[in-house]
Amino acid sequence: METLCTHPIRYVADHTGLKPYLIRTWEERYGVVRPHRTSGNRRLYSDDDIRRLKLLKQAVDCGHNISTVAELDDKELIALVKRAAQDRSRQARQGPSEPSGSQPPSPTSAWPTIERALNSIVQLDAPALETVLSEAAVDLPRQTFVVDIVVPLFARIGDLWRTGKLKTVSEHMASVTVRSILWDMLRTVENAQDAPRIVVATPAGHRHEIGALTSALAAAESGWTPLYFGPNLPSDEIAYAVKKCNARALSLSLCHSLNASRLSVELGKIRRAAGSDLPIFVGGPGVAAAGAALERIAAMVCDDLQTFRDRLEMLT
Amino acid sequence: METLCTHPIRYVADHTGLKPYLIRTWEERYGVVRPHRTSGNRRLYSDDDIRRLKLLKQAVDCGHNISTVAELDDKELIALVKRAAQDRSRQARQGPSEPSGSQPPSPTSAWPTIERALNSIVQLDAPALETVLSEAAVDLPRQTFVVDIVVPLFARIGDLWRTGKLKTVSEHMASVTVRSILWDMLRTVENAQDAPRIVVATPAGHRHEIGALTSALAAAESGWTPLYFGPNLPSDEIAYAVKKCNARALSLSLCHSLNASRLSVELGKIRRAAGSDLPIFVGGPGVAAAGAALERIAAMVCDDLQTFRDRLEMLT
DNA sequence: AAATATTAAACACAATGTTGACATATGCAA
DNA sequence: TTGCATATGTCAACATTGTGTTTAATATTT
Repeated sequence: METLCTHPIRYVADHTGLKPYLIRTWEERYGVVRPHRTSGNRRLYSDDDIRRLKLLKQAVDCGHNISTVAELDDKELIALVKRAAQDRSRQARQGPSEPSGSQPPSPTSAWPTIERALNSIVQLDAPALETVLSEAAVDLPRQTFVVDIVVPLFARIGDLWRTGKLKTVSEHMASVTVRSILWDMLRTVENAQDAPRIVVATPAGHRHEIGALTSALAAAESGWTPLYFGPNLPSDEIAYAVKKCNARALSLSLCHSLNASRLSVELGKIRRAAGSDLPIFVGGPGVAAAGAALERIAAMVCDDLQTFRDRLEMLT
Repeated sequence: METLCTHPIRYVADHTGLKPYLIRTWEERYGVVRPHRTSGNRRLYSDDDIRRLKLLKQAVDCGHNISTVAELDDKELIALVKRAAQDRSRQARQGPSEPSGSQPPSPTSAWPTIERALNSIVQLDAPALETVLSEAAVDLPRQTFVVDIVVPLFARIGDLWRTGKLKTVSEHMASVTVRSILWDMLRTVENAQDAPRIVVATPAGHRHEIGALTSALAAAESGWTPLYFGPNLPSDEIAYAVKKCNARALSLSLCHSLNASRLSVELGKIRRAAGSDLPIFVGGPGVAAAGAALERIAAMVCDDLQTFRDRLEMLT
């Protein structure tokens, strides 16, 4: 699709998280982009320019010098950023990874953001929550936002809710708000027309969507086209969707460990209906309780989004 | 239906949210439209003109310059706006959109749109569904879109699903897609800071959100601030939310008629916890089966969105 | 007669461009 | 170590342009 449209610098700033003067300076000093000009000498950026600036910002955030990355083309930038993300997640994995799962999350700068978010959630202040999260979202690469903010935030929410320290409404409010943010991010990932498709859903009985949405986002960033069908979907329907959409993989998100026997039955049905070839990925806090059933259907259990992405990319 | 009818500038202003002088200025400076004139030199706009001005306003609200966007044709504008609808960090600079007033019936018949939507749903083609619906959404005032398209569409979906003619995945896919469209519309309604608040949710056991979202949208258009807490919320949590958020009303959406006795208990609890003063609105296909319980808690049953809006506006 | 439109000019203010300077960090050389 | 050059982010000052709004005089509609 050709991009006939052009965007003013303010728009670009909003979308990249770069300050307008920085965009100009980068252009002048390093020639990172060469925007058109209006008759009145105003810069007009294309979608490609925006993409490129986003990538450059990510690369710089990863610790690279702007002067050196400025010369790379988009493909090289993508590779660079991806490598950095993997390194970092590996590092995080080796770090204080408690098996209990929901310890105080990463020691990164994400902590204050999560605290502020949690506060808005307790106060049932959805606009505030949205503000906090979208501020964080501009500053961070998508993947980092999800891994460092969204995942730990919902781990905390789950903990607090289970111990009665958080009302159900609060959890609902958080889910509704965050799912719309994730959904928007999902739609802005551009992938090729012929990208392989992956069905994303949660099995019957599992009603929490956030995990499924994060995996859809991860899949999209790994070059797949996610087909998101939401929560609480019976096995035969999942299998039907896989076939009907001609999907090459399936991702299931298990957010709790209730009803292991029913889940086991459901999973079995899915495997039988989908055939033995279909790669089935499973993730979420509920996997622990479903161990045996998962082995039986040869599901690929992913403890975090990065391993999910790694395996997805290996499939292609 | 042929619409040769032409509209005076006042009408166009009411329907686009643009001030009359701005419409003239845009025409003079950027040639955005070229309306006919009466014998007395007054401008007469066509429906196409109105649609174009609406699109332009949307594009401008998204952060584009009117001068650059004025040159795009309608197709490009739609593409631009659809992409930009995903943007978070927008600060609205326009005044509030037009109040209800007397909306003339839509020039487009909804029927073909619904058929096309249904077709996409059966095919599990989410992008197609989104295209169909967002095309319809730019043509129609928000309220008309909801009343003439969304509501009948989901009535059809419900029928087809109950009779086994539609898969559950299809229904899921439609819900996920439409809820994101409605959510986007919801966040673009501008209302005053001090607008009275109304809590919107569905009671425990009711998991369909679309009805609740449409009522949230209706409330927003009637000058209220809806606080949306999603589906399947226990009675005490609903009551808590009402108090915590200092809401002046409550809207419940009942999408099916299962478990009437449990519902009755839930409703009773809500009324007791919320106090006898709180106006409770109830709507949706499930109201029929809940008759007695609704009377007992003095709920205001709304058969359609318009009566809901009327009663809401009477409250202020 | 009252309400509304039209035109043209002017106004006000925000957004953007350009230039030059400054601050800080980093690395290299003396 | 000190000192200097380089890389990079930031800001201030000022000119220009873009765009929403107002005003005033006139005309049309109801």
